[in-house]
Amino acid sequence: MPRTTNTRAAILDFIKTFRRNNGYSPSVREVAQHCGVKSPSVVQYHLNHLEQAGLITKGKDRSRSLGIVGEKEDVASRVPLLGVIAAGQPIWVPSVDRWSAEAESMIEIPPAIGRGKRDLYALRVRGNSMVDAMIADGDIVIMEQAGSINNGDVVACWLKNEQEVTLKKIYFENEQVRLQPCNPYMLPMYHDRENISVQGRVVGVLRISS
Amino acid sequence: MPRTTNTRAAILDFIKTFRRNNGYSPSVREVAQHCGVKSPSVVQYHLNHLEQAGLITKGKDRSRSLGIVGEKEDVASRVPLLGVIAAGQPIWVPSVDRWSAEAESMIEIPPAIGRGKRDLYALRVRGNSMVDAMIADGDIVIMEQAGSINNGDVVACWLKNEQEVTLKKIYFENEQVRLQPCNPYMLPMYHDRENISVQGRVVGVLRISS
DNA sequence: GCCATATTAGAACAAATGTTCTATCATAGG
DNA sequence: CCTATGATAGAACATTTGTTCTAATATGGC
Repeated sequence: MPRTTNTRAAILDFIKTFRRNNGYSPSVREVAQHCGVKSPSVVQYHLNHLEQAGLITKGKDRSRSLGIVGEKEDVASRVPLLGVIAAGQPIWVPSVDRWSAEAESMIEIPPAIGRGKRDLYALRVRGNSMVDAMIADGDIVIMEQAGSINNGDVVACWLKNEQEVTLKKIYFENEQVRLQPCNPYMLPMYHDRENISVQGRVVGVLRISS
Repeated sequence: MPRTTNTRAAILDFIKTFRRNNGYSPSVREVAQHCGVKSPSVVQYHLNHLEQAGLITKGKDRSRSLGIVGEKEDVASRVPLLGVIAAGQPIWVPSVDRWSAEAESMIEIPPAIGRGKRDLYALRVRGNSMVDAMIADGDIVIMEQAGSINNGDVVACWLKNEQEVTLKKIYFENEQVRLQPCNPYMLPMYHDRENISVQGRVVGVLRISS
């Protein structure tokens, strides 16, 4: 029967993937296990050939020292973590240029969140005032600077009368605005247009449990 | 006599340099040798502190698995999106090797979520059965394969009698287990130990709003 | 069929390696 | 002075890991 897949290519591919996922290289036995090979000697056999072919590098007697020749790093999306969002106070966004912010305040986000977006920033949520938006204490919300707002967008808006900021789905209806919690078991609220000030659009939420 | 240089900083610096020069990380003993330290335990001592300070990552029992946080490689942490988690059915994790998963099913996560973790995978949440865990329909939960579970961990557990899977904080109390919703306004539930089967530990949640 | 070559298995070994434990020393604070 | 804390050493242990050797199994050309 024909060889289902070329083992040697599979090994090379696995090393690349593993390195990208973990930041370091797999061991010989890990390669064997994940490439459907039963013996480390087989991997060694292929590694020697791959090295001779100039496709990988290998440190003698050194564990996890496999290297991919010509490996390049890809950049991830990074946004500045600008401040805190909490009930009872408007979102505070410093006037300094957010794109020259310190590296310490940058956080990396899944590219899927920022894809096609511009002028993103992140805010850390403090308190449980946004549980009805399914946002927990400590969550990080990724915001897009308020441009055009469409019905159904999740936005952060400042309620002037209530003196609080809230995150809800927004729907413009006649003279009023319907703010619909993301939690489907909760009821919407209605406000006059003059009472709300949209601060930004929520494009994503991150929660780091532990 | 005054300490010539801060050993801990020297260790961090050496790891960075070594990785840049070699493409992989040094071993504990190599660090010791190049940083003027006589014992691997001293390096271990400082590595633990560096990890706790969030400056490096470290795979447990894995040689040369040191990583520098914020370094380009470990910027793009990727985990396989393995399936769907929904009420009324156990988490389905395909038997195929998750590290040889197709590229299409890989998603990138903020490195902060995966820092120091191993064997992560992602599941997409279907339905509103986990609103009490502050997890919405369409969210992506990042799971760690169930190893040791500690009190307070957010876990996915399968309730045998109820025939449903739920995401809650878990506390082992006497003969019972307390499952505490992440939503602080909801009440805990108590179950017999035999009724629950921990499927994994939640290490993060992603929500991509639009 | 026969043979050269490529590939795979399995075992076994030696070295490398992460980790833990105990002990020692220095320093700062009360 | 005494104590708590941080830092270092050394030893010992259990795994992990790279490597080598031999044998078995395909595969393709003749």
